[in-house]
Amino acid sequence: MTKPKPSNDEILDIATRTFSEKGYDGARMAEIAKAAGVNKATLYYRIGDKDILFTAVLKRIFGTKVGQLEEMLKTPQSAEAKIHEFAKILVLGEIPEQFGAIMLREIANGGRNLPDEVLPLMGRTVGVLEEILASGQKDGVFKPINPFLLHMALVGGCSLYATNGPIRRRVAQMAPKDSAIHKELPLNEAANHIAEMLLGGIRITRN
Amino acid sequence: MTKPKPSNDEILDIATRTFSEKGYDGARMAEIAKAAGVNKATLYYRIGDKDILFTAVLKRIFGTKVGQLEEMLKTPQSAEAKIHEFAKILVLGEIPEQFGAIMLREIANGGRNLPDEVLPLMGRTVGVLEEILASGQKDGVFKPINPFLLHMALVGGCSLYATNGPIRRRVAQMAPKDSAIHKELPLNEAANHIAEMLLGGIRITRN
DNA sequence: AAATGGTTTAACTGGATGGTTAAAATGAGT
DNA sequence: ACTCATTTTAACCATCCAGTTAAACCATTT
Repeated sequence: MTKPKPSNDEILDIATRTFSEKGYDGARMAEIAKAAGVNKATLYYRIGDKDILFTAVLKRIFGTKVGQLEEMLKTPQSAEAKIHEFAKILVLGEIPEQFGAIMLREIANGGRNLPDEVLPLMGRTVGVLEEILASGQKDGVFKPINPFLLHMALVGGCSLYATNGPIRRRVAQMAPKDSAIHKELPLNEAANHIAEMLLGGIRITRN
Repeated sequence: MTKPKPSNDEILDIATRTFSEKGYDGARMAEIAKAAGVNKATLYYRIGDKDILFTAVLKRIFGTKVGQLEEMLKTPQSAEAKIHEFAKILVLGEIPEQFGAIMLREIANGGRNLPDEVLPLMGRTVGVLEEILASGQKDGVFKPINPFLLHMALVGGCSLYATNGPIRRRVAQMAPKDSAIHKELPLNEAANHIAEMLLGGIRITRN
C-alpha cells in the first residue's frame, strides 16, 4: 500500500514509453507525471521542462543502442554475422517498439525536437555499419555499396516492422486471405529475414 | 493584388504539407487556414473538423499512389523492373517528402488517427508488391521470400531517405569526413540503389 | 430592389496544457 | 529537539487551440 517514490530512471522509463506512443506533441507532461506516480511539479523540479525531459529520453535510448552496437563490433564474428546482429540490436531490447517509433517520428519530423547532443549518437549508428561494411570489403566478401542507404533500408525496415503491429492487424482484416500480411513474425526473425535479403545485394557472388 | 479564393483542392494541398511537416498533433487548424488564405471558419464550413480534414488528406495522397502503382502493374515490364518502379513511385511524385513523412508518422503512431477508409489503400500497396513477386516467382527468376518484409524494407528505406534530409545534414556536420553520409543522392537514385540491394536477395542466382 | 440562400468573417468559448509558486513535508547534521 | 536545505505538493496562471456563433457579404431570383 506504500508507494516507493520512483527514481529519475524510472521516470525516464515512463517518459520513454509515453513519447514513443504519442510523440513529442502528443505526449502530455501531466500524463507522464501521473503514470510515473509523481506530482507534475516534482517532474519539473527533478528533471526539467518538456524539452529537457525529451532530450534525456533520447540520450538514454540512443546511448544504450550505441553501447550495444560498439560491444558487438568488438566481437570476433564475420562481417556478415555482424550485419545480422546489427539488425537484431536495433529491433530487440527491453522495450522493442520504443526505439523504432521514436526514431521514425523524429526523422519524419525533420528533427524539430532533436537536440544537438543526440546527433553524434545517431551518426555513430551509421558509423558502426560503415565499419562492418569496410571490414567485409577488405576481406573480399562484400561489394562496395552505399553504407548510408543500407542503413536506411535496415533501420527503416526493422523499425517499421517493429512498430507497425497495430496497423498491420487492422489492414490484415481487410486483406485477401492468402496475403503475407497475416503471418505474424517475431521481431528477431523479421530482422533476420530483412538482413538476409539485403545481404543478398551486398555479398559477392560468383556466377 | 486580388486574392482568388482557393479551391478545396488547394486547401488540401496546404493541409497535406502542414500535416507532413508537423504531424497530426503538431498541425494547427488556424495555421492551415491562414496558409491556405481562408478564414478558419471557412475551413470548417468547407471541409470539416481536423479529423475529416486529415482523412481527406490521407485518402487523396494514398489514392494517388495506389493509382500510380496499379498503372505500373499493367505495364509489360519484367518483374525486376517493376520492383524498381515500385520504389520510385513511392519516393517521387509532385511532393516527394510528404508521402513518406505522413506514412512513417502514422505507423509510428500505431495508426491512432488513421481512419478505416484508408486501410484498403495501405493494404493495396502491399498487394501490388505481392503480385509483382508472385509473377517473378512464376517466371522462375525470384526466390520465395516474405513479401511483407520486402515491403517494410523498401517502403521504410525509401521513405526514411526521402524524409531524413534535414537530420542527415545536421548529423553530417559532425560525422567523419569520409563517411557515406556526406553523399547527397537524388531520390530516384537512392530508390534505385535500395531496390537493387534488395533484389540481390530476391533474384535467383546460380552459383 | 427586396427576398433568398449559400458563403465568409471577426469575435468568442470552454477546456486543456506547459509551466510556476508558495507553502508544507522530509530528512540530515548538530 | 532544533535548524536548514532539499523535495514534494496543491493550487494557480497565462496561453493556446479546436470548434462555434451570429452577423455580414454576395450572387441570384423574383
